[in-house]
Amino acid sequence: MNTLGYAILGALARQPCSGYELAQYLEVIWPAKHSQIYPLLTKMEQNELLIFEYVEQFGKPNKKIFSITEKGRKQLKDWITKTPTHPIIRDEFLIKVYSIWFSDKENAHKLIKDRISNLEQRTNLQEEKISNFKGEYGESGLSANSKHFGRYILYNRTLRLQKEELSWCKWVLDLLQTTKLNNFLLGIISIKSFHKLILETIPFI
Amino acid sequence: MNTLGYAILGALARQPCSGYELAQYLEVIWPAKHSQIYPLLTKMEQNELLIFEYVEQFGKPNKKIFSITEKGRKQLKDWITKTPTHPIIRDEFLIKVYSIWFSDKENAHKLIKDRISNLEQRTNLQEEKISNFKGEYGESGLSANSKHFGRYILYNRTLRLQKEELSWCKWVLDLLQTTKLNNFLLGIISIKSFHKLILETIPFI
DNA sequence: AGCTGCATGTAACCTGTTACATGATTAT
DNA sequence: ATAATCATGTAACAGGTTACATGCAGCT
Repeated sequence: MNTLGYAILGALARQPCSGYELAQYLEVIWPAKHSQIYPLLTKMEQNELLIFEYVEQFGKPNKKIFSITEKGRKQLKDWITKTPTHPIIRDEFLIKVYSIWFSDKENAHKLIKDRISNLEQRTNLQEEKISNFKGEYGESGLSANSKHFGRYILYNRTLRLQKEELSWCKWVLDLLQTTKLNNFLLGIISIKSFHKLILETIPFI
Repeated sequence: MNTLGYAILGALARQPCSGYELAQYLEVIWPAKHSQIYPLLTKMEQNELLIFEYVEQFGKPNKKIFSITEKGRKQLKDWITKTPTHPIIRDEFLIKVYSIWFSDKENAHKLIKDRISNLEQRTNLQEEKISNFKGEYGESGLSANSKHFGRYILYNRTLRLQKEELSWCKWVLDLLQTTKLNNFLLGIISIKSFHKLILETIPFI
């Protein structure tokens, strides 16, 4: 079975839920579209790692509630003890940063500034999530015995990494600014762009 | 064209190189196997984004040195200004952390400790890379005008994020430890595991 | 004698995304 | 009116990995 399958087992070990709900829960740990989840659920059910109950609803589409079986639980437990494979990160932003010299100063500036506002938004959301979590589960959720402990520490991990990247972005912005000033002092920048530069670097005049 | 194509353009804009070298350079920004790179290079060459020169070698296999064309440069420049898509992270470790409650304490401990030693190794490598970089390019490489600026700031980004995750891991380890002690104080843990616990938590006795 | 690095390429396969398909309810 | 939420599923396609294939040089 593939990694997505184990992510599904991990979520269902916590509590039974529908494929639709799974798609939402998995977003944090292993994002997947419903078109990938539904067929896999069927396959895992055939392999007796899961069972499902058909639930009829009124005013909403009917649904299947999946639960993990003993066999599934065993397979998950075995998998958890194995050392994880290396993480894979695919982030277009990194390619653009890598090529930052190739672009002009304004674009470089914009690239970083956009990332900053994006990160600020996401850190706010993440902080909200954490305070909601604390409100819902209180002290008991923060203990390593809790079912929710894993989720809690992952939220914190995400927040920390986002904040660190934010701080890095600001460092980069500073470097871009410094280079501009150096260029000016070294006289590399022509008199023509003098006014523009002054306006950019000393906006309070 | 797909994102890998732009990563290739970004690398070739810096300097011409072979597919083999590309595979190594790209590891930092967009990892890809050679089996994915070679066919794409052929396709991009047909689309006139690249040209190549056949270089015969002695004692080594012959190679193709690819360079970016004016058309390729233009396409890259256009792409850079567009806002990047959301990053995708796939890390089995996160699934295992999410399921940490499901595993026993020893496994939980091991999961985090292994990550710590892994991160420590990688931060050392990263620091080495950065000092090598500084040795090679000096102050000029650290300026935003430099071709190598992008790579330099990315190295720093990776290092910062690794260090932050390391610090998070230690925080988690602490939480796991605290819970163990709490359990002990609350008398949840049986007398049977008393010796084992003492030996684990107070190793200096 | 066997492994690693250099260097390119193809084929089969698995993983993941986009688009198509349906349909009631509720909020804007 | 129109969009979003709930809910499941399939088909076609794009992206990415593993394995197969070749071959010399240098190191252990």
